[in-house]
Amino acid sequence: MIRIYECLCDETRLRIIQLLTRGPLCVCHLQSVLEIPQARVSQHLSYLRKRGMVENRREGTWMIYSLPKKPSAELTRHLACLQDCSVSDRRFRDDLKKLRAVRGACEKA
Amino acid sequence: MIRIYECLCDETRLRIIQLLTRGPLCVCHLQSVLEIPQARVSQHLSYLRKRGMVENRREGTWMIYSLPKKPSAELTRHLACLQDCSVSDRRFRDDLKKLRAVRGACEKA
DNA sequence: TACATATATTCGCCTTGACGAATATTCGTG
DNA sequence: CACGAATATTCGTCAAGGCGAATATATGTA
Repeated sequence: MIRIYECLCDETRLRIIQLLTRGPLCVCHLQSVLEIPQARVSQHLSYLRKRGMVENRREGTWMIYSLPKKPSAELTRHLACLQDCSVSDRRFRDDLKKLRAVRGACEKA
Repeated sequence: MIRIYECLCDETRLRIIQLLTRGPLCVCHLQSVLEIPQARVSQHLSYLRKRGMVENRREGTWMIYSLPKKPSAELTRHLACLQDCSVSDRRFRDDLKKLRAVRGACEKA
């Protein structure tokens, strides 16, 4: 359980997790939305992976990250809690808006 | 929200919060249950207070700590989540059992 | 193979926080 | 005021973690 809270106690990681709630994402999409250096995104993803908070699979040159396919009951519960609390959060809403834009640009290409 | 997770991402603090869920406690009761040095209990309580996770009032020579009287919606939500997840936790159950013992000994005196 | 794109890792610096030990403070009582 | 009980703070040390910069790795393509 502590590992879960460790993952959630940093703002960047919270934003990443929040974004992954909407579905799998590659690193470059995360980077576009968060607007932080690529290395830092990877560092945080590595941190999350080490704690079982995210899973990844390679797809060509992209690395796709997602929340666990089979999350523990605890994790499910906590993600639901996070979801409830973040709907009213300005930052998260902005990220999700940007995510839609990034995805839109992606489909055109 | 991050402040909440910061409070929860340490085992000792998790145990303290879990105990306070059952009602206000003085430092020496916490110390008895947790079986850690008094200074460490105070240090963690100070950490929690700084983040608004606990409140305290003096009662004679005792300092009584409790969860906030008027918790935010977020905090309420997270405490409920923690509660749900901790019922199945061995450590927490043991702490609560010890708490009852400590309180029993207290009433006799 | 050479190169570009996407991603990961390493390094050095700095801050935070956990801990034990020691010390300080606060309050009640004599 | 002196003293003891309860609690808080300070200090030194150490490890974890966040960050930027640089570098390394992997994949697809010409």
